[in-house]
Amino acid sequence: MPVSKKELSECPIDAMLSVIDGRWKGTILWRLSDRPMRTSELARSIPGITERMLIRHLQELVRDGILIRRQENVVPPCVRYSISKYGLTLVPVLEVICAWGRNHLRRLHAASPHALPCK
Amino acid sequence: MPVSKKELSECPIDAMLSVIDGRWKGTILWRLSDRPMRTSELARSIPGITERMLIRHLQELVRDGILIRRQENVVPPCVRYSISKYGLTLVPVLEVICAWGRNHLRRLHAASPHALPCK
DNA sequence: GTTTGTACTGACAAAGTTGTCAGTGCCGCA
DNA sequence: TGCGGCACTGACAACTTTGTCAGTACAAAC
Repeated sequence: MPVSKKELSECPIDAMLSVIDGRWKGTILWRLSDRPMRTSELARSIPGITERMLIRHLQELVRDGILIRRQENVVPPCVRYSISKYGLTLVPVLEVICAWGRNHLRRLHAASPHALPCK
Repeated sequence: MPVSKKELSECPIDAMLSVIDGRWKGTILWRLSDRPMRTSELARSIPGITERMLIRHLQELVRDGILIRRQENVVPPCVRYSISKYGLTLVPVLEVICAWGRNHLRRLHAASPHALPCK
């Protein structure tokens, strides 16, 4: 059932990575950083993801306190996910990671040194 | 054969994580940040790691330009690994990750809020 | 002359992660 | 009356990552 590989570890680096880690978590956070979204809306906005995986990742991010799940009790159900206050503290970390990664990609295909959009 | 899960991705975050990601990479980098070390020395200093896994991770880190492998042509072989200049650019990123992770761990077991050593 | 240590590889098993598929209850639309 | 959309679950297959085990060559120590 778990999406992120590492069980509880006392290493802060592992602790951080276990929150970020997961095939789609980066993309989900990036999409939600614009605005809150409904489940199906998110699914449609992330090409290639399946509903199953999306929901598993969302649940983990909620459990880790990064996302907030708000549900209106109507039929059909309407659930909206947004980044929590705590989740916002992740943003500067992701920016540092992203900056290094962008530079690393430039190193890799130094042939086409055009700027790449973050995600 | 690969140790890190993601194949080449254009996402800078994934690109960065693919370098860090791997059960023992954080620990290896942390150990080598003190000083260069020989393969077997590293193996002994990381409880629980197997030689096989250590070597696979080392090879990937070398391939990614993070580590440098220096070999003296003697018998028995003597190989020494050290962090490259490029690898040093990772350090500030790891520090940011570590800081967030430390805070996250405090959140988790808020019961015992003593400072945790990095790694 | 058997053992120990070095740095590594190959074949394979065991975990762990991701993906697929079917099914749930209810409403609105045609 | 049948279909699609919503948010989700369970069972399970496929793939990835990690771990286990044996084996390589050579020299020095015992």
